[in-house]
Amino acid sequence: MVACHPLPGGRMAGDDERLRARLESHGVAPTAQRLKIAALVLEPAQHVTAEQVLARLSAGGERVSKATVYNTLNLFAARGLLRELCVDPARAWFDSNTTPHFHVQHVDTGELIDVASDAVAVSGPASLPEGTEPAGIEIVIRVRRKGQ
Amino acid sequence: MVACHPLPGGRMAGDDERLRARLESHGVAPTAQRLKIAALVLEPAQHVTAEQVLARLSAGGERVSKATVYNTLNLFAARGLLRELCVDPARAWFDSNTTPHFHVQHVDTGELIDVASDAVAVSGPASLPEGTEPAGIEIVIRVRRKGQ
DNA sequence: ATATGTGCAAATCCTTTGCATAGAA
DNA sequence: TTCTATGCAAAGGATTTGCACATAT
Repeated sequence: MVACHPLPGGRMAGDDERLRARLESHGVAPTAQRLKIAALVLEPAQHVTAEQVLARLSAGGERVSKATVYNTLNLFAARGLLRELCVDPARAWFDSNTTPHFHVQHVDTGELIDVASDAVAVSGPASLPEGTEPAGIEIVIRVRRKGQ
Repeated sequence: MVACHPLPGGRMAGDDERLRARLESHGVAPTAQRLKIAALVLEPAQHVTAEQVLARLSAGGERVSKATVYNTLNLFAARGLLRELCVDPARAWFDSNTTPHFHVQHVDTGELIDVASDAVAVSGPASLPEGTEPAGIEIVIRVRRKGQ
């Protein structure tokens, strides 16, 4: 059995082991910086930008360089720990919910909300282009405040 | 009746009037630069980036500044003459097909293909967030070359 | 005249890169 | 040692901005 000592930030001692295993299972070497970033973004599931990760790290007294934050988020996305979203022309968003689902976005605030994939029924196009196979689907439902 | 003198580039004399009317009907003052850009991007329906518009203009001997190209594309999008797409984190794409439809994107090449909206059946989420109304939906189906 | 649009260059913002150092196997 | 990751600053690329000049009403 595993002792669960409370740690600053509400994390438990066991979390560290779980995160380490999770990175390794995706072929990501669990360095100190990657674990700090993983602890911030992988749970609970959320939507983050590089800038937000950087800000939260320094708010928590952790010192991780900007380059490493970008490298890490891109690496996590390439290995399936994160999904990179294409919802904002100004910056990249990463989603730590990697299960199939879509998004609702407030056009006024940019805020993103998950939509369960079974809440949206999709029947794909009759045929994909010759010689191609599906690699993913992204659905963004944009909403605005009711009444202009 | 309208005389249709052939003009360089395969455009007809009547096109100019039609474009002018189209801009005005969307509340866009038809300046010389905006008409040149409209002639390039509004018909036939296509997907373009600011850089492409700039390149085609100078290839055609037209001199329009980069700032004006960006201003104009953004203005066209704001007034509904173009739809801005969110498919490429590196740059903005504009689609002059403003009727409801979705896209297939080759992840290898970035190439975009239109999909008729009736080729994809979508039944939205049971409920949108409180106090919001739909403002649009974007669907991107990503494909890759078959076999890796 | 007065509004608006245009052009140029500089500024800004996000992201990546080059390279020297630090760390792990 | 050897390979990989990190940090820093600089570079890169797309887009916007400030402001003077041109244009149209």
